[in-house]
Amino acid sequence: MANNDSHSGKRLTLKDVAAKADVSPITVSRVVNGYDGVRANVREKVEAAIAELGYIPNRSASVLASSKSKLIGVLIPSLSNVVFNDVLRGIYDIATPANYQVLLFNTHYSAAEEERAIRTLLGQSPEGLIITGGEQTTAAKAMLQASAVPVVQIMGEVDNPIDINVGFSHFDAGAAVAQLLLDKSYSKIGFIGARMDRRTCERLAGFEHVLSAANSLDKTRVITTPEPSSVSKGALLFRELMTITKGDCDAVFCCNDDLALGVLHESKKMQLKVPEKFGICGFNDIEMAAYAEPALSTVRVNRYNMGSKAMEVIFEKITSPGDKTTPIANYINTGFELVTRKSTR
Amino acid sequence: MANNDSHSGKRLTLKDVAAKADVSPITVSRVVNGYDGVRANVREKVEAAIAELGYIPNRSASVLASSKSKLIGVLIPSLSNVVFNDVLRGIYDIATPANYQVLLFNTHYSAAEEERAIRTLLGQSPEGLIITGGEQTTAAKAMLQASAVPVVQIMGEVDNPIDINVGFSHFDAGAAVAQLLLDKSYSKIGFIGARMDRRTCERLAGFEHVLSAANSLDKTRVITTPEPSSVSKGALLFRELMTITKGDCDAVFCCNDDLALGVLHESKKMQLKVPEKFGICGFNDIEMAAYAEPALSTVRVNRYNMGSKAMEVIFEKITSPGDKTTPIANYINTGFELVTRKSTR
DNA sequence: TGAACAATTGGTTGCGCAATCATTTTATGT
DNA sequence: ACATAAAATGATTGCGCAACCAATTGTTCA
Repeated sequence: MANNDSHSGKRLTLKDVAAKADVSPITVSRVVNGYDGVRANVREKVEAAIAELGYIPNRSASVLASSKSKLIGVLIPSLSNVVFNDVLRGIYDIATPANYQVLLFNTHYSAAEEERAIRTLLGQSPEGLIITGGEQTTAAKAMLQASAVPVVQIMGEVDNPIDINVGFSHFDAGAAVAQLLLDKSYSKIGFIGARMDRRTCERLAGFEHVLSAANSLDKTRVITTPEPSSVSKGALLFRELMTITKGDCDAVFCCNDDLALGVLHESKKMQLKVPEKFGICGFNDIEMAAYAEPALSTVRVNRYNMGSKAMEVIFEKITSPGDKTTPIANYINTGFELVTRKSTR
Repeated sequence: MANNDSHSGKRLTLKDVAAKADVSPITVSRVVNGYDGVRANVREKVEAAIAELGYIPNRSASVLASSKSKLIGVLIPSLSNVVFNDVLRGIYDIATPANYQVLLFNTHYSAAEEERAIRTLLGQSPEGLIITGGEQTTAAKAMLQASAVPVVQIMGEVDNPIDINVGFSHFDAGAAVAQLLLDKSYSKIGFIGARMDRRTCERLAGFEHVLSAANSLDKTRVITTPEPSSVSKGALLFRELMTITKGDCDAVFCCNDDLALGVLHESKKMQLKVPEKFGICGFNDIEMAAYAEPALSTVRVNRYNMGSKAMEVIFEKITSPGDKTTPIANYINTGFELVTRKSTR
């Protein structure tokens, strides 16, 4: 058991273990780092000493000496948004077994905070970075470029990827929803959006593109707020939509399921028949969507995959840094899928 | 702007900046770390050099030299559980402005994984640790004790806190729910639980304690699974409950709102009148609870507070390490609150 | 104007580890 | 048994920074 507090409070080092095991410090280092070239009896002796002293290697010293950090930096814009839970799970599930650590930063949808986080992160010699979207500041992009660290931009399709892009086209997804609603013979289709980050705007753009082509676009039916989304915000915005359009609206695409659930709730209070008189489509396919009454049509997205894929790509880059024979694709499309349930005809 | 890639790819150091600004490295260090005792003109000169070169300090070297890491380790058992989002937000909201980093580990409800994470974490000289619950292995507890790092155990009430405990009594919360249900004249009250970690078990224990005292406890009405909880699992377990009890059950306490939402959904399919014939109470008060139909009675918990309070306590400990005059309370009760809505009489 | 002091700046050193190369030990084959 | 190769182990050094103390510069007041 650990009893490293006995000697004057000084931190235990390789040297202490080496003295105990009667080998050189570097041999201890080799045991700790799992090198093969250590004879079994020596390794056992060292391991015994480590266990007895309760030695814990100093990562800072290790990183400084080897410039290998086993660290992956992850920047996400929000901790409240459930969407990132799944992404994070995907990241951790790949990173942790490979003995990599994840350093997570919340950028609060701010490019300035993001730049600060990148600067901090780059001071720790990360071996890879996973960042959300492509709206980094010029300075941030320059730092990333200069650092030569593998960078994966996730969630959306990015115009000029810094390095690699894992995500899907929100424009296409928005367009697909618009087409679905048109196909189901809705014609006065509105949009409700909150937060309005880049990806949400792209969803809206794709949506408007299709409606416009079908001559069904009326921008007064587009209700958005920069504030974060929630179920209650969905209800609120829906009331606004109905007021502004005087009820002249027969379907709505909500930029996420929370909002849609709020709309659904509110439409029941208004005694609007869903889906007959009014169609609702959400986005993300959170579990509750399937359990709403009526069950919510929505767009399913591979959130977990986005995270795990991003990590895998980083590992590929790390392991074969200069391998030009099998170049890594710089865009990996994780796709999306329309899920039609009972909230649309 | 940054153009640090020009010189032979070698990492920029304090020395490079010092040369450029024509001062000593240590002065640059002082500027970087925001010490007061640097004359304005010198500071500006140095800052200009930093900006021009795009210098980013090496954190490993800094930590090694100063043994100050500005690092807080956080161990949570699950990334899927939404509960931890709010806790994390609370932690980050306090830590980030203070320039502290958060290193997050997912222990997957495993004490062994937790021990591994603690070992890894302690190798990085964290200035504080936030861990979930009190079920650490003996070795883990010993390491923590020996490390002398402030440790906050969050979420539940812990028997022998390693250091500080921030949370509330799940036993009391479970008891309060049981009492509520009894007060509403339900008498055949069941329990549905998933995952069954320590805190869930305590909720159940409190619940059983009250029912037993009221002579209303029937353990066949307690349905649990070690698997993770979800809405669909709630529906599933509810069907099981109804089968096993042959419908002889008029209320249920679900160990979280997801499960309760599933029960609610299923009870509608069974045409059970809620709350007249059947009462449902959840736990956590997630946003959807208020928007369910009927709105879900549940227990509100200060998740965000648990996180922010934990961080605050750590900062107190860091800033006044030996201050024995104003000792920090070793248990901070964040409380809970019964929220009665329409799913109970 | 010049002490006397305070405020600022600099030099040296070591934090704990792994890379590199040198040395010793062991295995292999004849 | 011996040479040779191969494997295991060790000694030295530097990673980039901040602590510590010394040297310098600036400031204040008589």
